[in-house]
Amino acid sequence: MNQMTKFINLWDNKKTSTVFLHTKEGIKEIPYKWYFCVKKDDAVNHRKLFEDLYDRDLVDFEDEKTGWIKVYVAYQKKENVLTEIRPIMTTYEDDLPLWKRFLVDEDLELDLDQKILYFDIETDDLKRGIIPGSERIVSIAAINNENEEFFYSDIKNEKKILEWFIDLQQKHHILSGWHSEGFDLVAIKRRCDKYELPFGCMITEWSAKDMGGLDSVRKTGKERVRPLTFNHIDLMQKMKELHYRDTELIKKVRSFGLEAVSSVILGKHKVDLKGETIYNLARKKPDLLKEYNLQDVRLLKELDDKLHIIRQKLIEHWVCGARINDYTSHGKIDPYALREARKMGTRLLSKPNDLKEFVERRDDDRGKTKGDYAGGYVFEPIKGLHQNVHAFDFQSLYPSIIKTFNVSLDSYYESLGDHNMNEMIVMPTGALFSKKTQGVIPKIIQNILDQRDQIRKVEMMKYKKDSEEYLSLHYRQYAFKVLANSMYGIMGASFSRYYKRELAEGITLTGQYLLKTVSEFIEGKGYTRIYGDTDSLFVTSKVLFDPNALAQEIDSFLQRHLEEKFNANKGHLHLNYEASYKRFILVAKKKYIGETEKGEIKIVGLEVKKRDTLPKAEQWQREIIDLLLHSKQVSMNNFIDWAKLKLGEVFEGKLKKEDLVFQKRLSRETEDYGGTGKNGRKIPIPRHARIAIKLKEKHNESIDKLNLYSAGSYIPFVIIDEEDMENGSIHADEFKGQYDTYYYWSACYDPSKRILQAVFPEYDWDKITPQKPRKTRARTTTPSVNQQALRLQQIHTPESIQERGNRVSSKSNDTRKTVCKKKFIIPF
DNA sequence: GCGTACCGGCTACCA
DNA sequence: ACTGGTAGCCGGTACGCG
Repeated sequence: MNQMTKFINLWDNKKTSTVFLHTKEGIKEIPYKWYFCVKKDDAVNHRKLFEDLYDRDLVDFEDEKTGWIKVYVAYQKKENVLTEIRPIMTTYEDDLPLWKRFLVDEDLELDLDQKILYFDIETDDLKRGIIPGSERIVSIAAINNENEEFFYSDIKNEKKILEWFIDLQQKHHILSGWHSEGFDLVAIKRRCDKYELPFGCMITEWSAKDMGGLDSVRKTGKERVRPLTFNHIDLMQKMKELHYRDTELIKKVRSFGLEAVSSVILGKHKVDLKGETIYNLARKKPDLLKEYNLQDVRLLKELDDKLHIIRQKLIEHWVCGARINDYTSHGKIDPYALREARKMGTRLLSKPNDLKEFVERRDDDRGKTKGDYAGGYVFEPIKGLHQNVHAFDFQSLYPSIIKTFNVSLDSYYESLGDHNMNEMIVMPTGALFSKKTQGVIPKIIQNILDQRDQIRKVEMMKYKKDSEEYLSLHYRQYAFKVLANSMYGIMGASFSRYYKRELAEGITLTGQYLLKTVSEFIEGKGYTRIYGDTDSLFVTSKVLFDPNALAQEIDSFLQRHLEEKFNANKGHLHLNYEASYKRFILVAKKKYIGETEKGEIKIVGLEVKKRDTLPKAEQWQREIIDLLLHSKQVSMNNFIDWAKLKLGEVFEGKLKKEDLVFQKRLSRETEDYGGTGKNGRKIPIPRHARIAIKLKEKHNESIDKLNLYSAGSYIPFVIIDEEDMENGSIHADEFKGQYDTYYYWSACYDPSKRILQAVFPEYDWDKITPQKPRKTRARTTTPSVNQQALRLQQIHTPESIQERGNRVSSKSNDTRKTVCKKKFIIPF
């Protein structure tokens, strides 16, 4: 076995064509020859072109003997050469920067044992708003993974602080801070620039959404740092990424500020400055500043010790063979796949160089357009309360489809040509893949899953569940799982070298086909499918049955079907029996509740799971769910009584401030709201943004308050008159006790109402809501009474209920159809 | 003049 | 720079009725 070189980091110098390799032995500068690849056949067919380039001293060649030619080019001249070759033949891996070429070709593995320095800076805070780098850094605190603490402060000589910090950084391998990518490092870099101190990073703009997190805050326009010669991990960023699905946690922390997170996770707090500014602290209370600054980094380290954020990240990058600083999904998969392909003796396509379309789409107003091709299929749910529901799901659906149908660019045939149908696997979309030669992507996925199985079934068995080794192995297998699942994603990403619409959509539509086919099979056996989404099916029956036996039956049907109908590879696609539910309530697509036989309650998609739900609405919804799941007899009249009781609560003014406060987040800076939409229409400004705009103007002079109204902050507000757009909603701090009863009634009741409507469709649950009195005198009198009478009359006839139901569903179907884009037609 | 249907933006979820 | 599908809220606008 070759001894792999353990690396800390690497980067390159394009001018000198050298790679800087940072290992425990230091930083070595290594000259490296850059190349791209072409197919040997293509090269032979255009011998003249290459001879010409060779004569002009631009290129050199190496025959890899595997059907590929390496074309060596001086890195600086690559564009000249490529513009001549690209129009004539397909080039492979021509987009790799030098360091990446090196990383993929040499035997390198990430060093897992790296010295970590948790750090935090404090800056003057005299001016309003926080613009990183605009004010003096007064102190920096740090702690390393061996618990050594460091602190340096100097209000007269900022340069000294920076020099001290750079020296400290060089004694460690990883810098880690809280929101340091968007703040601390930006500030340090700016201040270093001011004193012409070298700090190995550059400042760029956020180009995409702030991944994970309290979902996507677009940070376009804001700056961040791209570290180059040192490793950096933004703990906040990574924490968001790892926990963004944990709505319980997010609801608890509300914001990802260090104070909020450490108080929830550690039960510890930042030092309370009681309104004192850093400016004053630095000058008058240096001891308190030191304590404050150090406490932050202690919290950082404790958070990481508890959550293993950096450890998990190191393992993830080690598995991918990627640099620490390349943290995007694509940035991690790409080196892994390139390396695997090289080991298999093949090469991957270059990134599409015509990105015009993509760039246009990205720059098109605020976001990218979604829905370039069809995705998963969602069955129309049979709404209501069901008993004995069994859930089945496909095991890793998309990776399994890739293996089953051999989905890969190098095994894909645009047409049959002179091949025999027996040599082909046919997708339900009609796409053809080689039956004989396994493509690179399925091979890679197979390797990934084999390694994951090896870890889970062999390695992990050797250790106790609470041991360090076990945990590390767990992170390793998880990294493999994520890798396997991301392969489909990059095949659908138009900027990537793996992109092919036909393949990405082939995978999703095959998923649709399989889900529908299995559903039909189950229904053919007399069972009822009540719902299904992408890879899952929920099944019930009037008679008791053994779900395991059914799963077996389905599986053998599936294998036969795949082989006979598509000539596909057997044994990869399996439908698993997942769980059974005593009671199961289907409210809408992607919204359901189930109670398993063990008494575990699973709530999916409902308002109780959403962080923008009013606490009162959540409380009511929980009450309803509990009653529906646990009442011995579920009687409609009880729920009507329940609703009437709640009605009183709201209209008698019993709601308290905490029941009324909405928390909505500013998704962008206040100035950026409004404007004109695609169709030349004005984009309405949401209520919470209107409040923020107003208050921002009002508090123009107050420093600390302004930060409350910048992108990402939550605005707490109460609605006192829904119809008054200008003054109808107020900041929670200005709440005096008055609220819009009608508005809050529906805000609290509607989420529960929708469940009740699903379970008892025969009753008109809107009837409970009183008619809202009209504002002007003319409107309050006779017409409203007449209307209400008319309304009640209409509602009570069974036909009208039927009609309303139909209208609603047909309407939503219509919208769905218009929303749906062009699809491949599946021939079945 | 008023009420409603419809549409697009937006957020937050599910897979 | 991983994907699409969906509910539900909101405000603006077009349109049809009286």
